[in-house]
Amino acid sequence: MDIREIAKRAKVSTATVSRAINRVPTVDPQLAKRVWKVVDELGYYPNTQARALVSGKSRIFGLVVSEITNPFFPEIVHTFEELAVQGGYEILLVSTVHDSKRMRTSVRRMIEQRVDGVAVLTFGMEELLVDDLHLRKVPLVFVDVGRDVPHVSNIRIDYQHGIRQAVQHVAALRHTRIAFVSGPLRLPSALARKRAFEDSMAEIGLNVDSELLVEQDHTMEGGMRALRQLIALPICPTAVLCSNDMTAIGVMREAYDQGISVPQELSVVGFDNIRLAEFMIPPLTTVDMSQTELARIAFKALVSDISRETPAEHGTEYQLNTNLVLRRSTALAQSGPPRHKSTKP
Amino acid sequence: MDIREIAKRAKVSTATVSRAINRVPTVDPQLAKRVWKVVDELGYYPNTQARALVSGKSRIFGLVVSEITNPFFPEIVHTFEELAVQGGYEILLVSTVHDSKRMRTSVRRMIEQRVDGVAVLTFGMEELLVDDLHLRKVPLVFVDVGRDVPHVSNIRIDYQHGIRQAVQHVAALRHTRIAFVSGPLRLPSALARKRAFEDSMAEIGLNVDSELLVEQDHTMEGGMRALRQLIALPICPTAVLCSNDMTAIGVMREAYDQGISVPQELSVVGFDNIRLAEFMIPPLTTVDMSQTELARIAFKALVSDISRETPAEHGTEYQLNTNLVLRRSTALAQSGPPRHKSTKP
DNA sequence: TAACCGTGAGCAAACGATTTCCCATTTTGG
DNA sequence: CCAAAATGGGAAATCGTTTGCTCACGGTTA
Repeated sequence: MDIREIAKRAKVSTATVSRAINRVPTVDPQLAKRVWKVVDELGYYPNTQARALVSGKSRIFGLVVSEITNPFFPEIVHTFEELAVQGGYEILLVSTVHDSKRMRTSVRRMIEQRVDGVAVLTFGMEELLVDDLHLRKVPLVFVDVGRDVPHVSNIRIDYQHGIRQAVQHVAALRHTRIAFVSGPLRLPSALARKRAFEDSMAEIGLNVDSELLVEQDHTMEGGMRALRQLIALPICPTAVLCSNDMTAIGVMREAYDQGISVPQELSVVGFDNIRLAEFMIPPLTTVDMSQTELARIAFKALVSDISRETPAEHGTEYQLNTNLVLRRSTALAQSGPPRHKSTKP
Repeated sequence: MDIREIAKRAKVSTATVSRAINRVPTVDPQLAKRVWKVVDELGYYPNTQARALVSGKSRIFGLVVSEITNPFFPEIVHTFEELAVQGGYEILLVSTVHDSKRMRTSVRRMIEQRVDGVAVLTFGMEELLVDDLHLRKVPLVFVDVGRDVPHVSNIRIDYQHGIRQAVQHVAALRHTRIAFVSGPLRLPSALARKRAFEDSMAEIGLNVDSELLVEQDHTMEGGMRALRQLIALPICPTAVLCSNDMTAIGVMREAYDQGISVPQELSVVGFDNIRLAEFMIPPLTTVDMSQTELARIAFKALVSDISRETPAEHGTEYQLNTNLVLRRSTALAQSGPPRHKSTKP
C-alpha cells in the first residue's frame, strides 16, 4: 500500500496526501481530514526508504561502542537511545569491534545506510577511522581522538583529574606501594589513564616500581591475572588502582579466592563507575566518568552538527571530567612492614 | 556521487555498473574490471536506500530488548550482532521499553524503516505487540508469547527444568525455609518463574509460606529491599532463590550490609547466569538460561522465516532449556533452630 | 468590469538504485 | 555460407516519496 492508494481513495493527488501527512499548513483542513481518515482506516504508514531517498536524511544515528558486554557501554547506549527516541531518531548499533578491520567495515556500512551522524564511543580505535569517515560529510563525534581533525567533534576526557584524586586518596591512607593495572596500552585511552597515574604518583613524590605496573585487557579475567601476578611479587602492593571497573572486579574476585580481604589487607580502586560498582562486595571506590553525560554530549554534538548547515571548519571540542567517588574498597594501609611473601608466617 | 557517474566514467550503462557491482556473472570480465576500477578510484558505494526501495529488502533486523542496562541483554545483543554482521545485516536497536506505548511506537518505527525482521526479546511486553505486528508480514520472533499466533515464531523457555534443580539443590542442603524473590508478576516470564518455584517446592513436599514470596522488580535495589523485608520476618529464611541475577546480586549486597555471611548464614541462588555471576563474591550459584543460545535461536528463526518465501501458517516453535550451575553462594543450612529474630543473642 | 493577487491543489520531475525487455552482436549448426 | 540460437549490454520503467512549478479559482481593488 502506497501513497497513491491513499490519494486515489481520498480523491486527491499524491502531493496533497504527502502534504497532509507532513502537516504542511497550506493544505485545507477539510482535505487533510479526509486524507487522515483514509490513512487511519488503511493503517498506512509512509515508506521511510523512499522518504530518505528524496530528503537525503535517514533520521538514523550510528552508534559505535567497543564492547557492549562491558557494562560501561550499555549505560551509554541507554542514554543515547533515550535522547534518540525523543528526537525522533533511530539508532543503528555496532559493538564488538575487536579489530580495526571489522570496525572499518561496520562503520562503512553505516555510512552506506546513510546515517545522519555517527558517534564513535570506543576508546581506542578512533584513529583508524577518522580518515575513512570525515571525507564523507557525515557529522561525527569521537572520544579522545588525538589529533585535531577538521569537521569532527571530539569529547576530551580529563583522566588526570579523577586519577589524581584516587592516588591522593590512597596515599592519604598511608599506602606507598601502589600498583596500577592498565588496559591494553595500544589504546590511547588506556595509555592516558596510566600516564595520569604515573604523573599523579610523581607529583606526590611516590615512585612507581615498574613491577607494580601491569598491563591487562580491561576484563575481569584480566583483573584476576593481574592480582595473581602482583601477589607473586617479593613485596606485594597494599593498594591497586585499576584502569576500569571490570578489572577492579576481577582483582577483588581474585583477592577473595586468595583469602586476601578487601579493604583490610588490600585497597582496590576502579575507574568508570559503572552502576555495578556500588553493588560489589565491598562497594567499589572508583573514579566516575559519567556515562550518561558522555552519551548526552555525543548526542548533542551530532544534533548541533546537523542543524548547522555549513559544517564547521574545526569540529567542536567538548570536555568531560572525572571524579573520585569513595566507597568501601579502600582503607588505611596496615601498619607494620608491608606483607612480604617470604616473611609471611 | 551515484551510479550514473560511474557509468559515465567507465563508459558503460548504469545497468552494467549495477550488474558488475552485484557480481552478475553474465557481465564481461573486461567490463567488470573497468567498472570496479572506477568504483575503487572514486570510493563509490551504492545508496542503500535506493537499493532497499527497489528490492523491498533493507537488510536490517530490528532487535528489541527490555533494558539494555541489565547485563543479561547486552550478551544477547552481542551474539545477535555477531550473527548479523556475518549475514550482512545491520541491527536497529530498541531498548528501554518500560511502558507499552513507548514500545509500540518503537516497533512501529522499525516497521516503517522496513526492517526485514524483528526479534522481540523482552520477557513480558510481547502480548501487546503481537496484534500490531503480525499484520504486516514482517517475520517476527518472540519469547514466550502465551497464545499461538499465526506467522510468528516463538521461543519457549523451560523455566521449570532449571528451577526445579535449584530447589532440589537447596533442599538437599537441608534448607526448608526457602524464600523466592520474584520479578513483577504482571510479566509472564516472571510469573512463570515463580510458578516453577512453587511447583518444585510442592513436588518435594515443602510448603511455601506466603511471606517468603516477595515480589520485586528484577533490579539490584529490588534485591536489597527484598532481603530487608525477609530478615524482618519472625523466622528468617535460610535460603533465597531469585528470579534473576540482578536481584540475587542485590540480595547478597544487602546481606553484606547486614553482616549476614553468604553462604554460611544464607544461601542465595540467582537466575539467568549472566557473566558477572561468576565474578560475584561469593560466585553466584544460578540457573543458566543461555543468552547466546537465545540470540542464536532468534536470529536463525528470522533468517529461516525470510528464506521461506511463503510464510508458514503457524510460526515455528523453538525451545530453550535452563540448567542449574553450582558455584559458591549456597551451603549446608546451619544446624540447630533457624535463626530467629527475637531469639538472636 | 477588468486586471490583479493570494491561495491551495495537482502535474511531473527528481532521488539512486535494480530489473525487464529488447536489440545488436557472436557463435553455432546445418 | 547463411539462418538460428546464444550472449551481453543498453534504454527505460520502476520502487514510494517530496517538492518546484503551474494553474484554476475566488475575492479584492481600481
